[in-house]
Amino acid sequence: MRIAFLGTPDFAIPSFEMLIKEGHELALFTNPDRPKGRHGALTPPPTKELAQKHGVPVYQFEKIRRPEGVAALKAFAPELMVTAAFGQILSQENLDIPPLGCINVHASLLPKYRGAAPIQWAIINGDSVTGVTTMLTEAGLDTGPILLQKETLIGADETAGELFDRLAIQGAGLLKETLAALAAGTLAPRLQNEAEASRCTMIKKETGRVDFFQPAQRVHDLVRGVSPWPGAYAELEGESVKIWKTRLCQRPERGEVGACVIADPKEGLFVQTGEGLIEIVELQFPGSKRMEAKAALLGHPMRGKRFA
RNA sequence: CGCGGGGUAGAGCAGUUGGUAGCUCGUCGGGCUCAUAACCCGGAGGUCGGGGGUUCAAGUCCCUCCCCCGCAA
Repeated sequence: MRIAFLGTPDFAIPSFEMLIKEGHELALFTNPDRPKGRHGALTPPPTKELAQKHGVPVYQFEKIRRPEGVAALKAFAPELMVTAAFGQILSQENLDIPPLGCINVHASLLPKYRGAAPIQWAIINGDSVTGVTTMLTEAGLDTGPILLQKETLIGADETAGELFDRLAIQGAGLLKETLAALAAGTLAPRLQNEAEASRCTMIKKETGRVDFFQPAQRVHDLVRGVSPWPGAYAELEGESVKIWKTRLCQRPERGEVGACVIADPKEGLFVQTGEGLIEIVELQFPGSKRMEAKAALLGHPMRGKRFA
């Protein structure tokens, strides 16, 4: 089939790769290269690199809604459009181009978690189940009729990065099933239940700020949910310390909220939260690398210090 | 050349105005103990990121290159 694939980041890779393997006639529409990293080197989106590797034509637009984007899309004349974490909102004019419409792969069980960062928010909110959904794209934000869904359990210590990888692969699998059903004419789109709908906002740097007044479980969920990006952090004596990995524990000791109640290279680092202690397993001081808390304690005495 | 922090023993850090390179943990050996991740004694392990320079003498000062990281984008 002649398919226009619209996707930008890593999440889109397995789906895109699947379409390539299936031998579809593809074109990639994605964001422009962006400055990245410390030196601001212009970096192509992951999907672009994959496209080039397989000789798939690439079109990059800041806004595909604009006339140039619409024109390029029309010129390619796709039968079907597929989006996965595209990061741009499509106009009705865009959506009207392919006769078969547009299918989106979304990393949540819609209508829950419409929007930009469903994976992170599912973990931050402490959910134990999430999944992937394929849907018909409408002009609204993730509001279109649902085609297929697949659930998955969220591990108690799973990070957003880990879940991201799993859902990206499941998304590709679900997309494949969806296309098969489309070909067989067995798709049965069903409208989303607006009463159950929820929207999530984008994750900002500040989302990663740890509030130790929350219960240990909430702190743990936040740390998992923002790992590896943007990463959780807290202030320790004026420095911003990143908190990469935590573990729930049943220690009876108590101290002031945020205080390093136990800080021993052999036992580990335990901080008082609003409810129970939490063990910080991996952290990172500014200018330094990410490391085991037990290792960090060898050169950074933390007993009695307090996170804010 | 956006701002800044850093590369010292296997790991995490310290190293004062240049003057024989230290600490904690680990590791190896020995001891104590019913026993131990505890305690005591002892040992091994470092061309101080690379190159150049100043100096009687450079981890420390100057120049240069490489690599890592935080912030900002």
